Amino acid sequence: MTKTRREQAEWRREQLLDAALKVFAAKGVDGASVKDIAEAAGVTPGLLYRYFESKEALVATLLSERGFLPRLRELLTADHRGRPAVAVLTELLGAFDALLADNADLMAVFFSATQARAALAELVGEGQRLIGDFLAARVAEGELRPHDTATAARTLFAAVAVSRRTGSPLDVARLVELLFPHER
Amino acid sequence: MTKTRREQAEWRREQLLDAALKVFAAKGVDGASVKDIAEAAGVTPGLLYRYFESKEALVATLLSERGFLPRLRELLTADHRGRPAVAVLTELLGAFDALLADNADLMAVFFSATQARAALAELVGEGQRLIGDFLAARVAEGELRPHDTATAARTLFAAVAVSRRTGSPLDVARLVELLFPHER
Amino acid sequence: MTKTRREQAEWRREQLLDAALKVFAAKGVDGASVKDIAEAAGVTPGLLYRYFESKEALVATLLSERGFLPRLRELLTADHRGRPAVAVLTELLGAFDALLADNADLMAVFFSATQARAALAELVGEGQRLIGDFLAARVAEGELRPHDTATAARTLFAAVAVSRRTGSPLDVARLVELLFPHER
Amino acid sequence: MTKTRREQAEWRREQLLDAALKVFAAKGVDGASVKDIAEAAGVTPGLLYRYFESKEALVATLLSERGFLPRLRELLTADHRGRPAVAVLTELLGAFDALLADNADLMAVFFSATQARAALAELVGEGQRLIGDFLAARVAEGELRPHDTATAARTLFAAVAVSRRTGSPLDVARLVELLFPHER
DNA sequence: CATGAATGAGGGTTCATTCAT
DNA sequence: AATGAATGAACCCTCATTCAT
Repeated sequence: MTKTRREQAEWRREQLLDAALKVFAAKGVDGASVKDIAEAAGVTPGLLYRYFESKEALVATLLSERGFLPRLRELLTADHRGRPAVAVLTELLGAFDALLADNADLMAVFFSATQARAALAELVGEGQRLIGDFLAARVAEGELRPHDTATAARTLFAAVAVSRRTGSPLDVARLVELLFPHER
Repeated sequence: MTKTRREQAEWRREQLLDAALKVFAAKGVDGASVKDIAEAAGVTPGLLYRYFESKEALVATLLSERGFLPRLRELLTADHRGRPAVAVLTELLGAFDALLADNADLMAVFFSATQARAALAELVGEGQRLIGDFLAARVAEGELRPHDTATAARTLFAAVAVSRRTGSPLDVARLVELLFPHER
Repeated sequence: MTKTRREQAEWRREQLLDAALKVFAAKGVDGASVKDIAEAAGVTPGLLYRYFESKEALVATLLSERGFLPRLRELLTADHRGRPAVAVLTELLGAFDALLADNADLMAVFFSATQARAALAELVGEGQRLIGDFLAARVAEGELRPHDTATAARTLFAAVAVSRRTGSPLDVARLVELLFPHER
Repeated sequence: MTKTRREQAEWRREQLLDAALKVFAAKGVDGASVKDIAEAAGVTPGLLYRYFESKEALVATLLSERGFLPRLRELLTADHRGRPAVAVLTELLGAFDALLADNADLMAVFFSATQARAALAELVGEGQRLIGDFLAARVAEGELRPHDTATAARTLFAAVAVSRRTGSPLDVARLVELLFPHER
């Protein structure tokens, strides 16, 4: 049941990324030392440099490999036709909320890493665009009342994101009801 | 036109806080060194310690003295009776947006300073509560349609805050129109 | 009853020396900061430099002005003829002991200041020589038994000095009795 | 002939202690900087912290590991029966003198380190007690004339210690002859 | 006479990183 | 694959000292 050399290396790499994510989230990228991360992984700082070129590179890898933009995209571009928009929207925002919850540590790193600002902006922009597209399509089909879909998308996105950041839970159904009252 | 010693000291203190705010916002609290701040202020690092006990104390002073919660409260508790709710709301969110713009650096420090989490939560909570109170009052007077005022407040607040954070400008009038369409 | 300018200056100088002596004795010369001394004197560090050129100079002044070698010399060269040697010796060592007690702080500075080594050696050498001269004179007069007066002087001096340094009190009469038993 | 890692570490540790001992003795504990010590060891300051937690800890280690109290005890408690007390005493004080000479640097550190006062007092007290016990035993056996053995012990100890401290060499045989003249 | 704003050097210490083992 | 000895740069902070006020 021993691992092959290749597997062991892959496993260690992931373990280091896990440790880094946890430590970065807790102390901030600048506040966390390589030694902190190594200790969290039960390993020597030197070993880290066999897997990543630098602390900087470790952060970059974390943001690119562990980014949840792919999953967000997948979520928002699934085929929802045939089901009522309001129901879909509620479900969708709920899933988004859950996604953020699952990636709370990563979000913290996003906010902590100076160089992550661009990635964060990209994430937010893409998210808003995808939600906006969904709303526009439903308006075009006459299922939702005509409205400023771009602003609506931004508002919905923001509401979910901020509630995650500040800790107080958000009732997604109420949010949808607020913007689209009594809509079929 | 020379300054008295008292004035000079006061001025220097503010100058150091200004420099710290700028540098902290740009590099993060942990990423910015005392030397960075001193250089931004055109001063020796040692001088900083005549005005603040430590780097930590500098951050704390920044957050407590430069906090904009007082101005936010002032903004939201002003007497708006006699004017249409939608107009007031638009103006109010616009002012809030401007306030955040004016304090963009401070917001960044809030997000960077780990120990500021509590202050941040307080800020957000208070802001949402004040907006919620305003909405509820107007509903009671029959001027706004009955709705979930708490969720609405959170949504409005979030929309403004996130737009500030991500850089893309927000048309506040459109936001209000979205939630309260065609309301007189 | 106000002091003249001259008197005030003299008074302040002495006060600063007092404070320095106390602080140096407590923290060691290197361990004590100019700020420490100024605070002990209820004064600003800057003021210290109106009275002394540097911290270094302050130490030097302390060692030279407050040195007790003059008093020691006076003590040992007084005219003791006509009184029994053993009585004189006892009284003399007792006075020396008291002198060290009075100057405990200064002794501490001696041991703390690297540059004071020479002064300390001088002090010890002179003290031993003076006691030795006294013993030799009394041996010459047949009042004390012939013995190695130089070694005796060193031994007596050492016994008194070490007892001061280690805190346990010394019965001088017993010490004299030990070296010159039953001598008339 | 290369060292194993274990050996190298042990060797480096001792080397750092050696360097520290020398530098502390020369400049005093407060007067010596970590950089001074590192330079004396031909090493970077940072390395010091792999072997000792702090400068303070380095001093403590020096005092506890390099203390010569054990050797002193061994010296004074050896079995000297069957040999004339005066000869033994002479030899013993000579060995004590040599011990202090070997540990001159450590003595200097003792006097420089404020926190070493307790250790110093212990050292002195123990030394005097051991010598006193030896004298008392010999008096009881009738080999030495009855005398105040406690004071004698203190005097002998002090004479040796002070001569070490002030640099002038002491003829131990003369010292013994002084206190116990012509004794068989 | 006395203050306190300001500096430059240096304090002890941590850190990201390298490399022989 | 993993360690840990070693470095050099940077960290936060204190210090002795100066000088305008």
